[in-house]
Amino acid sequence: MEKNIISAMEVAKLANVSQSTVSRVFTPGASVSEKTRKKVLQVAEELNYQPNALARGLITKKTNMVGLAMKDIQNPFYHEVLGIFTKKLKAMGYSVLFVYTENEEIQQEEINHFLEYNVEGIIVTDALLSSKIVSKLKHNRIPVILFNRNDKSLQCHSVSCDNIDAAGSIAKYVFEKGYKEIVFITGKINTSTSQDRQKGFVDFLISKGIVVTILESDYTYEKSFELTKNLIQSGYKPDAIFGANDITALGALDALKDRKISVPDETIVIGFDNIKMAAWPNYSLSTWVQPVEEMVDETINLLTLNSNDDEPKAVKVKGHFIHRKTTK
Amino acid sequence: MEKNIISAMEVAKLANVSQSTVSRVFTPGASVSEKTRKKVLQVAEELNYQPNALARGLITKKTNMVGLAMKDIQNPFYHEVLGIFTKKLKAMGYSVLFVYTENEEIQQEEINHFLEYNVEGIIVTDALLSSKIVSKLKHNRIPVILFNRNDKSLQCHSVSCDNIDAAGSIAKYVFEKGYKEIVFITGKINTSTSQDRQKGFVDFLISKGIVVTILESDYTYEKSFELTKNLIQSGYKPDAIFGANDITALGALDALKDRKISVPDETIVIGFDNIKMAAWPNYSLSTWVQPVEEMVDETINLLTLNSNDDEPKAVKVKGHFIHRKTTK
DNA sequence: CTGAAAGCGCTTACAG
DNA sequence: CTGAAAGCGCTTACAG
Repeated sequence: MEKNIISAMEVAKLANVSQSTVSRVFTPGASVSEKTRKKVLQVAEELNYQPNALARGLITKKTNMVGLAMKDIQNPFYHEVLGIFTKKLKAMGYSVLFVYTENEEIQQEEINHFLEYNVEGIIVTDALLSSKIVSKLKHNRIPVILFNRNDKSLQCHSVSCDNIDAAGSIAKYVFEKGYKEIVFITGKINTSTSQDRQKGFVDFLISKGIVVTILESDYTYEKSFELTKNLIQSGYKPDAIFGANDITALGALDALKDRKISVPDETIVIGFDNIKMAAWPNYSLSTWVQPVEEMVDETINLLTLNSNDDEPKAVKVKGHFIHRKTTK
Repeated sequence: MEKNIISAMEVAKLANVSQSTVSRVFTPGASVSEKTRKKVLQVAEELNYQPNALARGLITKKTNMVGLAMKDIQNPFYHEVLGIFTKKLKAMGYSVLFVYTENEEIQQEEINHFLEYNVEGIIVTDALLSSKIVSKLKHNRIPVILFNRNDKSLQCHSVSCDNIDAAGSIAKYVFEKGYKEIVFITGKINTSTSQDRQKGFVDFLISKGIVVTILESDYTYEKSFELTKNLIQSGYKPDAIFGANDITALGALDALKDRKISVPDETIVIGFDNIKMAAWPNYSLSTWVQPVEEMVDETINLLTLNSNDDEPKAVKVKGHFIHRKTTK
């Protein structure tokens, strides 16, 4: 099934102009007389002509493509992120080359993929990068931004919530309410998000003389449900549970319900992300709102910065706590 | 910030071969001596060389890109779909050009986008296409597959669950259990999924003399929650509720809980899709399993079919009912 | 097995 | 404002 791509040349012939002129009509800012433009546009319309982005990219070295790599497709937070990225990038004229990676570390293979297509930048959410890959990209001068991750050992920009600070605020809230038996449920332990949220939370409480019980989970609902259930069954009765993200907190919340522990009367629960489900009446989860739009804006900003500055920037945004029915 | 793309020519010079030979080394199946291949590969490695997919695509007219357009990014079902598509397409050597569309109808603009990049096929999930666009694509000989949609008026392939049949099975189940007060909550009324599920469900029950109460919703949790709550408050007491998808059913389920109606004892609830959350202990929703993997396989199959056959194929898959705790 | 050459569909100085 | 020409980085007959 061969394609019948129609080229600028064919338009040119029918419009009685040169191919260069056709090209100019489709190049914003190029000088063409109104009369010529009209004629060309009309023929182009008739022929269903469309500039070939590949050829254009080849010559201009601007492909208008951005690579987006994601891993944890289960977390609704990232769906929202994906939606916003796609929307905003499109508005700026970029196409999104999407890669979903199952591996813990973004593979060489996937990056090569991006490189082959000459993407103008790469956004990596929720996946790890090896420093080898980062330096390869640096060498090719294509910017990489870590989204919702923050790895100081890597020489690349990152955008994330100030997780330490946010978790500190939550700890403060919990402390001031007078809770003593406090649990933190981790996410995947090798993620900066989980580590930072744990650190901010625990450090504050330790400074107040409170020891936090840590449940080592993995950002899945199932694991958090299990851990919380086991904890309760072991006889421990928490006053407050802070989950490293909303899915985690939801797992804990359901385990509490399962064990007939009343929320927020007996135990309060707090999450992180403010995914859509957190607002569902059945959950009504109190959580920390990550300002997704702002994070996306910062990321795109960094992507198009085009600075020769070698200093990686770590942009931190704040966000805020939202009180719903799982806290008092 | 200029890129320093290194070309086959540079590799050729350093390896003391022609550029054609370098190209052959990177073309599977081309004949190159083992010795030459090794030398070229070594130099390529040193230089970090990578074939330029744009140039290759330009000459071969094979871009290895597939366009994927989605709309309802809120429904977890589609996240799963996205993940599986990306994974399988990558395994076949395809890249995914992703577009998220907010509009009810996939816009001309988005399709043009795909066309400019010479994608080899377009997959549209959960969005509408105008017949004008379809014929334009047909003219350009690029295949379009509707995923989880089914529009007979459109001249393009589609892959979906046999929704009428599935909903009929569910109706049969509900009927045989002896329920009389039966509710169907629609999805977006202009979608084939909602229409077909309603038809299959209602038609069966009507044939048994049972009139189904229809709640017109829109595939959102919130709306379904609201409608169900209102229904209960109006004094109506359903025996069984079938939601056009899981999110819908979950909204109903939570409304029932909110109204202190015991599930499944007083009212049973059934969904459609089998999203991950349906299996969460707190919900444990009985639902119809869409065989996503199979649907994706069929779609990719259709995409790569390359037939000149003008007859649009409407592939239907079956799926099956899964009994959890919202049914008896 | 290998090289020289044509050509994919574009952009963009360079002239006029 | 417009055209002829060079060139982006590849693939692929065509010779040898």
